[in-house]
Amino acid sequence: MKEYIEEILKQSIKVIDDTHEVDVSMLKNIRVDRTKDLAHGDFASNAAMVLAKTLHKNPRQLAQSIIDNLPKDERIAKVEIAGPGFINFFINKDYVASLLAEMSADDHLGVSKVSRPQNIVVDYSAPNVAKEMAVHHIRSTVIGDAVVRVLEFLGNNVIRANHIGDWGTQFGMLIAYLERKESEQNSSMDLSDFEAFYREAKACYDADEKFAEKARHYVVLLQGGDEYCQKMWRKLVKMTMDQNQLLYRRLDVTLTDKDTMGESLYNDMLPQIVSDLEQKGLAVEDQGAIVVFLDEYKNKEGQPLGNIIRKKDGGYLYTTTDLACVKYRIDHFKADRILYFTDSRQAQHLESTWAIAKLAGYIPDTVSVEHCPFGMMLGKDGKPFKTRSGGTVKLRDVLDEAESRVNNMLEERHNPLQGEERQEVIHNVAIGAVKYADLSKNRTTDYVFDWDQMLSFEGNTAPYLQYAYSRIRAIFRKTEEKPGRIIIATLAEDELATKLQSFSDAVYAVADKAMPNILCTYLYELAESFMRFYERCPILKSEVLTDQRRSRLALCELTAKVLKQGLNLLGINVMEQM
RNA sequence: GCGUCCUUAGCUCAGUUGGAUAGAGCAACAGCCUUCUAAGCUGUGGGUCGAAGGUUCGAUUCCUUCAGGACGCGCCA
Repeated sequence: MKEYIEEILKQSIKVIDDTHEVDVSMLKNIRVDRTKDLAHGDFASNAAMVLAKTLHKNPRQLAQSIIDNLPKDERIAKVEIAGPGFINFFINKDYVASLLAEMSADDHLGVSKVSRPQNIVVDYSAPNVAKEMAVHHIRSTVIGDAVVRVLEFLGNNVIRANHIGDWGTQFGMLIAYLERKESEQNSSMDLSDFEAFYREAKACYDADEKFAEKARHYVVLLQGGDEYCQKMWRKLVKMTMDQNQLLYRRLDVTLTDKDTMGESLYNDMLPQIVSDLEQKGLAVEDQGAIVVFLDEYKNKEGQPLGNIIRKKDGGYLYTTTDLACVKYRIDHFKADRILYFTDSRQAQHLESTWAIAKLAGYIPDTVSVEHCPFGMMLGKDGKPFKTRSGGTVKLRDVLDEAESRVNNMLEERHNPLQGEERQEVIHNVAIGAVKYADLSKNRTTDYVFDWDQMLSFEGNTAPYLQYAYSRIRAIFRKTEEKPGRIIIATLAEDELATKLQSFSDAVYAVADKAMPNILCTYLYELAESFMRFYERCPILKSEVLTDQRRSRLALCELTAKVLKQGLNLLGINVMEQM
């Protein structure tokens, strides 16, 4: 419908513009958008205001001439001029109802698949080996996973890339410490506490010179492919990822073992990258190191920024790894688009790395590489978020707390659900609330972590959306009647119907901008419209006519479908009862 | 010093190719459960959109300057 209105507007403008003063660039500025307020109709265009100056006419008069030249169409009930010169289109309600019927019959709910599916690599989560996932990991993990689901829903081929921190000099120390722990007789070592493991390993390294020497030796052996060190290293990786996998499952995150592509994966490519860049004249030797200088970035002295790709001792750095990584993703996965969900501090590093990759020809112009940044998590005091003892807050602890709060709430309300059903509600509400608290934000700046806010169950939260769904399901449990033809009779029905129509727009916006908060806002507004409709329009009441009852059931049914699908795209479950 | 991102209600945040009266949630206050689930609904109060200029018919949005904050800037990642 939007495209159709754009088309007839252009036709009309062509007729009015007899002196051909309107050029293509002006037509580009003309927009047709869904209105935010029903009083302004369903669609609005700024056409008259854009053209007024060029055509030397008053915008409202111009709007009138444009309207006079529009073709008659029974799908459009009314066209009005409003405010400074907006042209508002009111769509025939019967036509809207027929569109909703089509949407309801479609198992994709009117969201068409992309015409040309892309290979899209999504880099997200990225925990570190031998460290437990902390609450701040939720950002990358949950937002990345929602975008993955949306991109797949639209028919793209998505490659999940969990770029775990599984390489670096710290592994010498960790292997040496693991060896020590394993050799101790009472093998009751609790390696699930990685924080303690890492801390103790570091303590040994700092205090014990023999230990430190061994650790440094193990680094060299590991990088040289020594079998024993490789085995110990793999053990560390597996222990960590086994534990992370439990968390992913608990969080309903779609990452699996096969998506793990850590930093170590690119090791073998690094010498090749360096020599290639040298050959292409991009990298030069500087004080023993191999460096790529970029003119567009400056360092502290105002000189071109040097990106070291090989240290003077022959070691490689994360720029080298990320160069290999982006090249691999394009060569091996034939990526058309690559999304990186990492924190905003990496912005400049990634930008300069990709600048080098473009110069080297690793990233063709046809491939879009995008950084989707977010800020750090702060405490209420505005300082980096830590526990009272100075450690990080474990993600696991946040989820435990969330479930315990939901459980308390169920008890307070004397919720009758028992057994498995009750556990399911506790899980879905708790996980939903935690995920939604993060998904609904759009912040590149730092943001504040607050237990009460993250674990809120009222207002703009996942439980509110889940509750709207459960309310609808309750209605269908109480009637045998089937949904019928939609009749939009009241304002509340009109608002709900209008909101239902723009589901597809919201899904596409998330895919384009990699911002799931757009879908959160949409679903919240949909649920809000539904709640109003629910309060104002009785459905199963005896005084309601059959046609009206069946129409309202149809609106309920479609709302439930959209809520369920929309929440599913966010990685949040719905329940029949809660 | 250079660069990036940011500053919207008491608090936490939406507002993204410039559009109509700047919106939510929480908190505060006043109502609504013998009626489809009150995790809900209705209403009230709360704003110089960091400041000042500029561009525009129109600026929270774009440009400039300034103030404040966070982050980054050669051998960690």
